[in-house]
Amino acid sequence: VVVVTRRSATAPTVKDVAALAGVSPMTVSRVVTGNPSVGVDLRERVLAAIAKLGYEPNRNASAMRNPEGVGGAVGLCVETIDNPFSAAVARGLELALRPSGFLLFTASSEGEAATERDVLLEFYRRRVAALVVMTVCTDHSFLVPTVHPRVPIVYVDRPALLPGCDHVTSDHREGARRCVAHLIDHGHRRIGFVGSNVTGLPIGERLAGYRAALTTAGLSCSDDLVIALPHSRTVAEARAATIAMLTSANPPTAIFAAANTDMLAVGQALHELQLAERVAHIAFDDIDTAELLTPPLSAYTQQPVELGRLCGEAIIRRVKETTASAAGTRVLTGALVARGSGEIPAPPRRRARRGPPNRTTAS
Amino acid sequence: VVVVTRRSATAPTVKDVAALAGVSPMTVSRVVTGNPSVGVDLRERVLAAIAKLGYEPNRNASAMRNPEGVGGAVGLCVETIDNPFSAAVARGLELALRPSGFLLFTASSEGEAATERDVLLEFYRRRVAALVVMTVCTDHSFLVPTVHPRVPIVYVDRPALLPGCDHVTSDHREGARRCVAHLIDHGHRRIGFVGSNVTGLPIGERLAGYRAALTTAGLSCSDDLVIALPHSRTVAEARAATIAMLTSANPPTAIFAAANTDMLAVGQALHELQLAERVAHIAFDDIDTAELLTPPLSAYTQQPVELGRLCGEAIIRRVKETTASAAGTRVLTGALVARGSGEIPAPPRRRARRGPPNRTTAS
DNA sequence: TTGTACGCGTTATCAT
DNA sequence: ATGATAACGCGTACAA
Repeated sequence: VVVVTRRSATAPTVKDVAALAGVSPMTVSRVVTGNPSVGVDLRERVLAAIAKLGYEPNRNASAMRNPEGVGGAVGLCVETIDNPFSAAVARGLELALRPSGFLLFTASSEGEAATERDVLLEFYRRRVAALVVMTVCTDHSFLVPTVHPRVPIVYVDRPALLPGCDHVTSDHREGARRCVAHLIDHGHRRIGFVGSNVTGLPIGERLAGYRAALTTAGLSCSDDLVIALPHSRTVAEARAATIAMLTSANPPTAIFAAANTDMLAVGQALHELQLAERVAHIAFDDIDTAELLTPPLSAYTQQPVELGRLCGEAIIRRVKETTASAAGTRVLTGALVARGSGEIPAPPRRRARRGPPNRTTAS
Repeated sequence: VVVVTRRSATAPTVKDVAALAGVSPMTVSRVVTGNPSVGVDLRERVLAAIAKLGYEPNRNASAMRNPEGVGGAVGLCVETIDNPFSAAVARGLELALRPSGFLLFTASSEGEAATERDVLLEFYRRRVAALVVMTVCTDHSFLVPTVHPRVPIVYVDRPALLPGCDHVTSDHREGARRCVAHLIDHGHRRIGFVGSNVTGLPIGERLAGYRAALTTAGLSCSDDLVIALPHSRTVAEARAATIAMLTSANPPTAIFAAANTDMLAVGQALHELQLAERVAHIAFDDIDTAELLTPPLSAYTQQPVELGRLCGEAIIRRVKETTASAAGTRVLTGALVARGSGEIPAPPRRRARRGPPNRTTAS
């Protein structure tokens, strides 16, 4: 059975309701917004007309006349919404925003600065009440003075590119440092890095933390142990690079993955080479099957939902405040959860200096 | 250094630009919309004023005056946006919608029908061009006639609750049947089900598929092998129930997990009981670490991004069409990917009829 | 080519 | 307690 439903061109308006109820549009508006100064009889007639027509107020129109009222929205721009970390941030944001009636626009920048630019401007054109961005840019001056400071911007898990903006982030550098120090504590001296090459961003801070840990331990940072790919890297690319590193002449005995997708790549590479139980590995950011892996994955866990929630709270504060207050920075400290993969000891030092490296040394 | 930035109360409007450029608002509008009939000199003055003021058009106002023009948005309601499946659908939707300039509202129903209702109505109040919903309701009559048929609704991965609506879904029942038949093919006769108890929804169809497979094979469906939890189940709840089932007097030798979160629960339960290599298990919907698990996870893989993309395409079609066409249903067939966990053979049949079951029989 | 008048749906303001 | 008027920011329709 083929069902064809015709869509009526226009949604009913206050005017339609008013006509049907035999009152003025103003009275309808009062009923809808819950203004008490409406007689019982009229109110009932209006409500009946609303029900009969299936009237729902047009929030866009309301917001136009009364910008501070209902109908607000917030725009969220992340790299890709289907990254578990980003999705969790979106969820936290939604949870914080819902009680206040804000709706959430979400969009992905695909790791492209130009796309992020388009998205943020488009959000602004929709006159969102605030923006939340996990930026892939290093410079947001194109938002000044159009978007900033007209609309509050909250930077999440990345640097705050503009002054006076709220900032909610993980402790990238310190977390990375702790991960790598953890590997060093387990005897490793050749530790690989798999992550992003972006500098100036906290994601880049993870590389800095990696280097800091090595330096502190008196170890050198050889470039051949650092896989720093573009922001738009795919898992397949990172995996290929990791495999190359692991099969090189002088491979690392441990790997630090700077993000959840990088850990996926490292996990696949190790699995493919059957090295998962030999090469220590630890990830920045947890994954939900961490405990089920062999060995169970050690990770520096973030609190992405909480990050999102804090962004939402910052927005509520900004929107409510009458006089601008100082921008706040919240840094959420993660926790190093040792489950096994990060505690694989380094293989005994090779005595012989010559001869090809071989991987059959370990137990 | 504390930076306090004042937000200017009002964004500039065409009027402001017009005043600065010394032209009429209409000329500004023409320049902004790219209307060619504007003199070069005026155009330049206008563009200069736009740049100086940081003007961006207000899409809400545009849309009000010109509903068919730019400024459209689509609302997506899923259970929780941080479910990988839902997030992937959102991504596909976004990819399909972006070229047409639609923005995407996302919201989570939390598995609550009442919340879904609120969300959909709020979307409608924002006058979205279309709705996409992974519904948890069994009845959408509350949308009639207010929302339906005024706004196109696309049902995704769930039943189409309203006539005349587009429908994009996986083959829940057949996929589930194939998973369970696969387990039966490997000798299993006691197969557990972990999933949702909702009836009337395709998610419920997965339970139906499970039953169909058993019936076809001449096996009985004992209730003690079916864990059917409410839609709002947590992973912890499902895990606890699975552990109870696995430690019962007569446990299953194989388990079918009806959704990705259920697989997480089953995986944790099996891992905790050290049964992951003994009890066969297979999931509806893949997870990204499937290959890294021990044993690698067999799954009936969906194409969530593609589902979202098809929803987007359906919307574009609806919005463009002048005369309503018949509603379409697209069913995406999944693929059973055998990686190991689903091919664990059933333990040899016990000869003795008495005595407690023991799990040390298997190799 | 440029400007004027009006309306989109709603509500603040003032009047009755 | 109720209604009339105007305005939010923009664009269509028409006039100049």
